[in-house]
Amino acid sequence: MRYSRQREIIKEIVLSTKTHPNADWVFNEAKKVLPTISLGTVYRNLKQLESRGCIKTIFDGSVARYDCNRAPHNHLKCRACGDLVDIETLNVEIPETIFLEYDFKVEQLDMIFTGICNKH
Amino acid sequence: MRYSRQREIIKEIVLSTKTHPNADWVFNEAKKVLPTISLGTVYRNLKQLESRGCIKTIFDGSVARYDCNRAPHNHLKCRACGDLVDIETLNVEIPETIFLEYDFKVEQLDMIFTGICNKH
DNA sequence: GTCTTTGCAAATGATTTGCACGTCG
DNA sequence: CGACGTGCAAATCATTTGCAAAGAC
Repeated sequence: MRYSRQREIIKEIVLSTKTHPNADWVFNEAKKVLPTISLGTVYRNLKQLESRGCIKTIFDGSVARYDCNRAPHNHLKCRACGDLVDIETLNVEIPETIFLEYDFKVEQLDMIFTGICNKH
Repeated sequence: MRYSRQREIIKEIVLSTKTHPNADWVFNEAKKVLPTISLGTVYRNLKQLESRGCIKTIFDGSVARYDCNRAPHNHLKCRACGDLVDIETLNVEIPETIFLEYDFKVEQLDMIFTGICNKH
């Protein structure tokens, strides 16, 4: 993967916020630095950064949001304002029987707590 | 809410499968019974059935899928074939401190185990 | 008869892609 | 130079919506 100024800027933007922004927000931030950048470039680079493991994609309803937190963690989601906040990974007691029963090899567990945050 | 044959058929289709189909699959099934039904009607009715609590929407990536299982439950998702399977709700030990710290009122917890199912 | 629901087609919103040109190594 | 990356605009995909006609009660 070759160097590009666009990609560096996009990466810095995502790494600098904990708000799990969507592509459009990243695009608008990037334009402040590089006014001619295009939305297509933002999407292309977000996808590349994800495939390199620099960032993670979270689907929030039907919109993709990007997460710079590479440590395993879970999320709180406020249904009033849509804010998404990271929380530490919780310990889940998984009965062996479940995965024996389904013969399923678990690779990842995503947990999302939906509710109301302290601003409401 | 007034009776409509379209809605009855859509409801039966979703209630008759555990595969968590998307709108397009429901549309194609419905056409077998009612060849002139339109996709817009399918979307409208799925939304109404959800708001009445008959079915639930699950977002799978950015695509909506519909779930007829109204009991609380979690999901296994195979990343190879995309299949989504219901599992019983697991008991999660949630340290009080987390929600005190964030002052967050939890209403719902969604868990999804991603991995590889026994067909792969 | 009134109000809801439908089929159709056009509109929307998010994301992807083809292409000619620019840039990195 | 040659491959990769960019900006732009058009394409795509899932979903929603406006509208006139059909159906429920």
